[in-house]
Amino acid sequence: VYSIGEFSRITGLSIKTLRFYHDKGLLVPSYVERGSGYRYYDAGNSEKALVIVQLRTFGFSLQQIREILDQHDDEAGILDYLERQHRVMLGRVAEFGETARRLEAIIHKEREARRLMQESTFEVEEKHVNKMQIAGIRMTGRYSDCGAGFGKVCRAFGRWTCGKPFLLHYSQEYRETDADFEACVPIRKAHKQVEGVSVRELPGGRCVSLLHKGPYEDLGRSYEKVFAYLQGKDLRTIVPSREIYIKGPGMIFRGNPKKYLTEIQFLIEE
Amino acid sequence: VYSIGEFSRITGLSIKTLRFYHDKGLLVPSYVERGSGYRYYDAGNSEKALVIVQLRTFGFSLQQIREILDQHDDEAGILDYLERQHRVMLGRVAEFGETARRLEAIIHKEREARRLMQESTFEVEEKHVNKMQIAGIRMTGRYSDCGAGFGKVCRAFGRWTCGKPFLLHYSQEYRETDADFEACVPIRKAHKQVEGVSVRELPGGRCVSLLHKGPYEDLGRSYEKVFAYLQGKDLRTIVPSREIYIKGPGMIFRGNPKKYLTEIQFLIEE
DNA sequence: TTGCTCCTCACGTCACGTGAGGTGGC
DNA sequence: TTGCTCCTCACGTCACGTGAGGTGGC
Repeated sequence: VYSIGEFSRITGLSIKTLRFYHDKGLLVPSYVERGSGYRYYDAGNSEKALVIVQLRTFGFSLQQIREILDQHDDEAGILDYLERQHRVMLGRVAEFGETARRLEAIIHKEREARRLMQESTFEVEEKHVNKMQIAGIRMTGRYSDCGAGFGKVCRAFGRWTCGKPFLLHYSQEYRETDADFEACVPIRKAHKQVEGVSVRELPGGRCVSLLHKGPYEDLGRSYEKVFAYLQGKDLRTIVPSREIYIKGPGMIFRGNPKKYLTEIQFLIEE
Repeated sequence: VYSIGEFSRITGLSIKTLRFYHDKGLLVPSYVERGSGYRYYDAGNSEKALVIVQLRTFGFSLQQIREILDQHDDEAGILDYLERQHRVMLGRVAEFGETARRLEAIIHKEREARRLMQESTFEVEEKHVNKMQIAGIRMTGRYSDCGAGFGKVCRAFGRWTCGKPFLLHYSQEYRETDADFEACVPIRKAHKQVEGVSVRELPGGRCVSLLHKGPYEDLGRSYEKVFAYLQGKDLRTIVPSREIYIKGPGMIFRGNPKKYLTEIQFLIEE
């Protein structure tokens, strides 16, 4: 027989836990001394304790462990318990995995925004953009309605997106209520077709780009800079132009519009 | 402004939860009526509530959420919180995934034991066994010492095992204290070499097999049946013979020795 | 006296949920 | 009176951990 301290070292269960299990009737010491109340455990207790420890590692609650111990003494009898617990574990893996992926997406986005912030000169520059697979929804209306379009695309292709959402501008001039634009998001592969969503390859090429920092209302001034540059170099552009939302209202916070980052891209006719 | 009931429907938080958050100072209604104590919420509350709901989905504690809300208002500021939480989530995924795998292994083993139990006639029969990759530890001593060997193999190849543990008997006769045997386990692939462990392919072939049900002490009687069969058919066997532990003491319970299942296999010279 | 092992009992943790008992206006 | 929405307050959940105050034998 062992004192509670010895038994604690044997089983790896704390003294508090052993007293708690005694209280709950889960693991009753083979002998309790009258007067002192000292608990003494024997070999039978220690076998039961090992089973309890094992069952705990499988995530069973003490209530379930009690049921199992009361009714069964081999693995065959608790197959249904094990199967249920297996499903519980798979559910948790899926849940936390999904949470991890969502966190990763936000972290990745923030890091890239930070990198771009530091690297950018915030001047008009020329660069090359690659072609990419996209999913987009063409709309006519106010620019502020584009949120609905992005919502739709993301609901349909949320799992396959692989970059920042952007807008394609088909109107040559500014239109208040009937602008012609397309809410797009880059996707990994053209897995499927969805009603009302255009899935296709967007061509790459040489482009003029400007990183705009600040609220969307101030975009006009950045467009002015780009147009001045284009005219100065006598470059002809390809419709539609692109507006890439590198950093805007976040998944969590609305954020500070002064810190929003938007890239304006005009592809150039060669 | 909204009453608590309306605000509950807006935010998806229960009335109890809203009262709790008020108590904790996490989400204080914009106005509380004197006398009645009625809580009234406004648009600012609802924005904050949405942030809280989002942060909850990432698994942050209310304490962390309070910290975040007190100190930051955009995603960039909480990058370290997000990264820490990301690691927490990956840790949980790994933990629960591991638990799921351990459960699956037990479930699989039990199912197969059950299947074998139902299918078997418990008579000596001839069949074909396939070759397989194994890891084994050769030992000399008492059969009851084989547990140490299995422990060692499993510690080394635990992740790569793909079947039930078995013993190879090299002694032609029964030896009490100096039996010559090898504790083996089938493995998926010969990934690595470990000191003292033999990793190799075990040949297949025609064999005589008997499923033994009951404690290991009674194995002798089943061996007797097999030897009788072999003599009756005048078959010559190949050393070592095999003893496969289909069902023995489990991962959780010691189980009932009367339900143990052990398969005896003698490969035959053709 | 100090140190050690044991004891009981009350309270804390975490994020709420349950339920009793009451109010105020339709 | 009934029904509805709101309120407070106490207690429960889950699996223990913390800590105070005390005992008994070396």
